[in-house]
Amino acid sequence: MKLGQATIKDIARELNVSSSTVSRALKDYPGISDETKRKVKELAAKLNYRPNAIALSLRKSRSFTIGVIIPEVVHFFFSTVISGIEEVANSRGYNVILTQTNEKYDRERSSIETMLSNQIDGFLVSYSKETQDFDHFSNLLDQGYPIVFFDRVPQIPKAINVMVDDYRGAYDAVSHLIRQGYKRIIHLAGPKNLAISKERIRGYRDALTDHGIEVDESLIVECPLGTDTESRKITTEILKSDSVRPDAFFGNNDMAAVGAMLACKDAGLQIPNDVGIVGFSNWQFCSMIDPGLSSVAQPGFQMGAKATEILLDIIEKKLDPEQITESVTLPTELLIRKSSVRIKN
Amino acid sequence: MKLGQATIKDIARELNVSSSTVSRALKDYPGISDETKRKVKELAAKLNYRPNAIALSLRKSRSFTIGVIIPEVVHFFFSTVISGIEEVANSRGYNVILTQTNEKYDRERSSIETMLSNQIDGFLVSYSKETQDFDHFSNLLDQGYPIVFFDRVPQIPKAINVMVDDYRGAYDAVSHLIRQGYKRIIHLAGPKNLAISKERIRGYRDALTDHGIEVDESLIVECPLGTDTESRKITTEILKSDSVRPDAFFGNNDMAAVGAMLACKDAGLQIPNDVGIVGFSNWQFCSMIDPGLSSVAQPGFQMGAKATEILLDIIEKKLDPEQITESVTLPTELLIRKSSVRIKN
DNA sequence: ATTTTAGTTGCAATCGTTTGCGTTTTCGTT
DNA sequence: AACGAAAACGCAAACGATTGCAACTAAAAT
Repeated sequence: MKLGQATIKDIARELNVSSSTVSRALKDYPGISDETKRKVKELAAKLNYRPNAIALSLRKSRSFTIGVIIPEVVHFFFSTVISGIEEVANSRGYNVILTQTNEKYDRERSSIETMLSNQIDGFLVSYSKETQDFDHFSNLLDQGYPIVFFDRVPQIPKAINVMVDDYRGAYDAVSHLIRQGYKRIIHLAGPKNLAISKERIRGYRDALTDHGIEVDESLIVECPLGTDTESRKITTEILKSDSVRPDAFFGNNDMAAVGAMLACKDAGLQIPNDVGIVGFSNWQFCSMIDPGLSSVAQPGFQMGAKATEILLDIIEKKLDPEQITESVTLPTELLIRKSSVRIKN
Repeated sequence: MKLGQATIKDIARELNVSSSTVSRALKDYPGISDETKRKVKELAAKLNYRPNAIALSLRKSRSFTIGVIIPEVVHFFFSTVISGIEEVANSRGYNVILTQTNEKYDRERSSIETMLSNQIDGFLVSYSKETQDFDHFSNLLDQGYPIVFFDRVPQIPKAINVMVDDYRGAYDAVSHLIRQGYKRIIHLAGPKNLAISKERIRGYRDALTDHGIEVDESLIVECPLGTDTESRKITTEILKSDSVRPDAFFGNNDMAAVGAMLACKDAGLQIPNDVGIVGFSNWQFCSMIDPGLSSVAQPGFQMGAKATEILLDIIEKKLDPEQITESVTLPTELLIRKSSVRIKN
């Protein structure tokens, strides 16, 4: 079995020195003769010595591990964020322990508990759709635990937030649609308790008014699930109703946009000539579907990387959390594909 | 700061009892008076006591943490596997520490090192494309560390492998194409050092011969990257060449299949009437594109869940690794969509 | 009154590593 | 030969929890 992992004591015994000496020799501390250092290192290599990180954590009350709490892993955007987190954490010598909440408030809380038990050095959090109050996070902050929120960020004191410019992204997308001549633009919106949904709605509104179009509240339709199936159904309903037909859809996410696209095709409408569509997130499939789906790209990898950098800087006291007063906002980029560009004739 | 996390000692001091008593009281050990238990538990609750998992790990030489080594997180299939791993690990009280290798052999090795340092209880591994020799895994197995491989599995002694029935999946897909009347079927194959690629090629071959079609080696085209861009380019080349035009594509993965689809559309070919296409993995976008992409569904979630169950059973000695002699193979399912069903007229 | 016995609790070692401080050894100097 | 200083190393406590064993108390049995 996996017994026999050599420890400092083993080396010490074999060499007839104390553990202290071995420890210091391995770390090249002053006050140890070169001869001893050589012998210790040699034996360590021979025995394939590996420091016990657990013992170290206990001693130092630091685990060199950060905890990531995320709604779901199976989600293109979040997976890119994780990738960014992983890269930075790894390169700076930290481990990443991951839990997904599946959008459940209870799991969010219990994840925090187990992570605390595991003496996590800090948290990286994107909260669940179910979460309505943020006391569990506020408590952590009050106790001095470093937390950096990303994407889905709470409005609570002392929180450090990394997000993308949802407002600008939405604003750009809708402005683009207007410039293409679309006038009756539906917004397939996200759950209204998420700040990101609100920001995108705000961007939608402002783009319309800034271009002299009055906002028709009935054109803002909530798609709480954000799946293609849901929005396909909703869109089909809309197209069937006897009100004036919309001529464009701006989705809170790409899935919603695709659902709308499919519903429009079902209804025999031509995209982009009859209906223009823009999504949000720029999932991989945007470039794979026909017509290509215009979308607002969110820099997921950078977001994960940035959030992790800030977190680790705080943990390592290179950064004082008090000094960070405003959120970090990463730019979005509107990628224009065929779904929203009217073909001239 | 985050000082002041209460320990057993704190409770002991406050109550004028020993740490042993507190420890036992909290765990409802016999030999502690009800009175003491009550007082201890009360104070523990009041102080918001949380056992220090690190200290426990050190004592027990067990961390209740499993390490997951995966090529990349940003990959639909792998993310579903992670999700399955997370679910099972979580429900059984284990943490998951995650690293991605980005398909690099070196990172695979260093990941193993840090995980060993962190005293993880077992490994869940899908190895990288770069990995050619498996000594680093064999060594671990020899030392008695529990490892369960999934999806990309090595052919080494004592390895426990969980995989999907790649052979059957490919066989079914190609048989389906043949039954639809497609005759000249190209296989956009994966890297040949991966067993999964080989199995899919074998399925492709057998399906052809079983249906009386001779295998034309030139129709097996390797797409090492497995991206849509790559296969689009390769497919375009094929269609341009002056050999007989193929009438179907079977992709080693969905990206490759989509690339072929786009190339065919570029070339003005009708899908499915001129060309049939089937992919592998059943990524989310398969149902979102037009025409819907037929694909072989791999049960990623189940794979992650199953692999984790086996690993934890071994860790908890409910299962003897010696007894597992053959790989666990999960069934695939061919999902037929429009891309491979010829429209009758 | 003495011994049992059951019921409670404490001592101390342990897991592997680090580190302040004290001790020993070595060597140069006078 | 004797002293001092520098160099090299060891002791022991600490991190937080667990646990075999011993110890203590009080009530019951003899």
